[in-house]
Amino acid sequence: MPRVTAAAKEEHRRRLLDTAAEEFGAKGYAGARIDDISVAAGFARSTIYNYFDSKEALFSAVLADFAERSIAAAGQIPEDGSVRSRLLALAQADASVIAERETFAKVAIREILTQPADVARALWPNRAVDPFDERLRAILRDGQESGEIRRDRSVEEMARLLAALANGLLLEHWLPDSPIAINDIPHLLVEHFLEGMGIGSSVAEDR
Amino acid sequence: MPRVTAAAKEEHRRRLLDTAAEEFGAKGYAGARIDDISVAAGFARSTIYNYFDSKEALFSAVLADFAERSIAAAGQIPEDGSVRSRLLALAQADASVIAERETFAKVAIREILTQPADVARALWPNRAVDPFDERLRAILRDGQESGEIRRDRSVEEMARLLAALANGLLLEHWLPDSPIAINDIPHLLVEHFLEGMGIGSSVAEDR
Amino acid sequence: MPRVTAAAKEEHRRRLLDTAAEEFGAKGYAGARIDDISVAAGFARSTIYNYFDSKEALFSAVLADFAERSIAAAGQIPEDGSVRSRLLALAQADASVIAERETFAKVAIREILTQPADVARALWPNRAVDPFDERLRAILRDGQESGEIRRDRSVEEMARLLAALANGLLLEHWLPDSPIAINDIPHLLVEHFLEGMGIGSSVAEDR
Amino acid sequence: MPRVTAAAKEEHRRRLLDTAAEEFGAKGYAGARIDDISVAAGFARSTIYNYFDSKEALFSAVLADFAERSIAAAGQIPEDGSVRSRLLALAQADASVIAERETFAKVAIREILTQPADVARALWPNRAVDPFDERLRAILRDGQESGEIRRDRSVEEMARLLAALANGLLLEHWLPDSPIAINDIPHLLVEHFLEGMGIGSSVAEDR
DNA sequence: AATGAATGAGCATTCATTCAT
DNA sequence: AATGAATGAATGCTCATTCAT
Repeated sequence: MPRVTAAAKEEHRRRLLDTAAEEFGAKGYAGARIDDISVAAGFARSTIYNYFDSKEALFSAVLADFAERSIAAAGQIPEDGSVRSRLLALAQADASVIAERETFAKVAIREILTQPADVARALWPNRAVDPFDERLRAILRDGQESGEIRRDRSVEEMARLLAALANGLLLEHWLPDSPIAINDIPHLLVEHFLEGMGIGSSVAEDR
Repeated sequence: MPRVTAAAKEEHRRRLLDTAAEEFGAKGYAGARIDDISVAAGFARSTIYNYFDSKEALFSAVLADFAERSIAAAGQIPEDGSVRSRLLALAQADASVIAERETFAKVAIREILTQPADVARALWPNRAVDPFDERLRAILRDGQESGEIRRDRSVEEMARLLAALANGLLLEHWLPDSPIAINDIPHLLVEHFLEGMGIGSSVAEDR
Repeated sequence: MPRVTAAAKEEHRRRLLDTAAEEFGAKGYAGARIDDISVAAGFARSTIYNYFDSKEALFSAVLADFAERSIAAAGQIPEDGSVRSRLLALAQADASVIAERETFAKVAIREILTQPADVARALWPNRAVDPFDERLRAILRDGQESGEIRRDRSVEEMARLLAALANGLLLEHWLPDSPIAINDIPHLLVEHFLEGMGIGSSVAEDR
Repeated sequence: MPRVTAAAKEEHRRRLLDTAAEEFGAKGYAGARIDDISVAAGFARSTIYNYFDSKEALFSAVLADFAERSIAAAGQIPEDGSVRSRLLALAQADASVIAERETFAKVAIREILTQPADVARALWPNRAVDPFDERLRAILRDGQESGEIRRDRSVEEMARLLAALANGLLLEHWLPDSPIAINDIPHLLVEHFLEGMGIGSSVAEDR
């Protein structure tokens, strides 16, 4: 009994988590109703409280689930090749995870923006220990050693810039009538990150 | 009666608008209470309804006010100088407008992300006619002519990339404990936009 | 100046009264908005308060105006002829007054039903002094003398019965999809009032 | 759990319905506060929403409950005897149902008068299928066969006349200081319906 | 573990009325 | 007399959460 029950419970949790991701994605944090999530997952109104303490805890759990997928995806990219190709692989892995849960991802960004700093800190993965970020920094470090990446910037700074550009492109993609498809993002991101829009000589001059 | 009252009414509207920007910024759209805004502006609970039809209309009005400031700021930057300096001026103008209403800006982005496409379209300034964007495209066009900017991308595409990077940096800045100050953004933005993080030769090789 | 102004004021009052009758008729007492009435009559929101103290006072005034028309109409019917013809004339006079202000009449009945007894008493014309009722009782009295009307009932009782039947027919007419037109009412009313639906013999038997 | 809870829920619904009938009766539809009803029935403010979707739905439910009582009462009158006695029984059954919920009945009539035709149609029992009306028509039909009732009118027309008179008497009874008691109505109604106030010969003459 | 009835805190909006001009 | 800005009282409804079964 214990094993069966545990498995069933795990399956129930999954179902609730998936349904919650959909509902939060469709209606936003405030708009989603916890009753609806529970019912849509095939349970009674209040059953969800046997799995999650509160609406906020549920949201955090969906967020954590999302982060796990992201980390898992990052873990599978190859560790060799050019910086460009490795960055592209990383970006594509991330994009594919987001594409899978796109509406929720939008809501997640939105909610993190809203929360006061302390809550946000709890929700947002800590950069220092984030495996995804870790992987990115490794690539950049290797690039500096191999000469593919500028050495006049710290790895941390560049990682933040790349993350910023990635999030910015995502935002652009989400604006109404955007011409940017989610699958365009990895390429746009890597290319722009590496090259910029200026022309070599002008850089030298201006500095 | 007419002149005095009209001026007073305008001043009252301003007061309500400013207070609303603060409240929305502090508590988000859903969290802000329209009663509180009215009272905080020095009126009775319901007086605000003499100026704005609904909470949503009030939010739109604050948004429009914000957009106006942004446009006004963009209108004052010089029209000559290097692409780099002109972009920097534009970015600084925008940053200073945002800095003035920073908490509201955060909420504004958040809300636009939330709205369904049709509502968002109504709220978000139309790119094609946005004076700010117009100005940006003019700079890029001049840059292409003078050879400061790559010619293998359309002006529209580059404008979108720059906007994406700007929004992404803003997002980074808003993450808890971010080391990026709002005043760092213009410089980071322009530099990265023009130069990228790669090294010239690697570009040539990879292509 | 005094005469002109007084005439103008009187005209304004009329305009407000007529507009109020329409608005009350269309939306009911609670549903009608005093602002709308004032504006629809061509004035500013609050101007109506220069003519009527409150919404309730306005309603009473419209009611009084209505009663006046009714009384005036009753005053013009001939005082001779058969009971049947005189009753018919009275009923037709009343029906035509009601037809003129039909929606308001409906609302008036409705509101009188709602009010607590003391308010209703103030609104509803006092039977004992109501010229309309007075006229009706005169006809019935004449009928008793001439033998056209039963003598085993008091005039008051019969007047009440006729009024009840009249109001009941009006109600029927106002029910959705009623086949009874307002112009049918006088004839139906008089005929039924005089004759009943039973057959002579059965009356005798049963008593 | 199920059986006990279901019974309890039914009892709670009843309590809310009864309380609502009182409150609506005392204060009218607009005047009654849904919170008060819930609290007066012994629940928290919002509990009533577990039973009825909205104020309007609650009102309709009370109305339906009222109609059910009326139908049930009509179902119990005897099917033989003179027309007079059967009509009297029917009228008394109806009067006793109304007497039980008199204040609500008043409000119900009032509200039906107020509603636009489509809403009223939904609220008001359809004549064609109304068991009460059905019963009335059966009595009249029998009366025409037995010669107790005039044959020169259609059953439908007479049924409407009787209903009109009944409603009119009710209205009279509800006017302030009316001498008509609710228990007088059945007798007045039947007698007047059958006989009219005219005298046989005058009818003959006039025709 | 699942249920669902009960709860209560929370909130935008309406509108008659007042009053200074 | 006319105006219109300001007012404040009043209320239906939502939804996360609890708890007894």
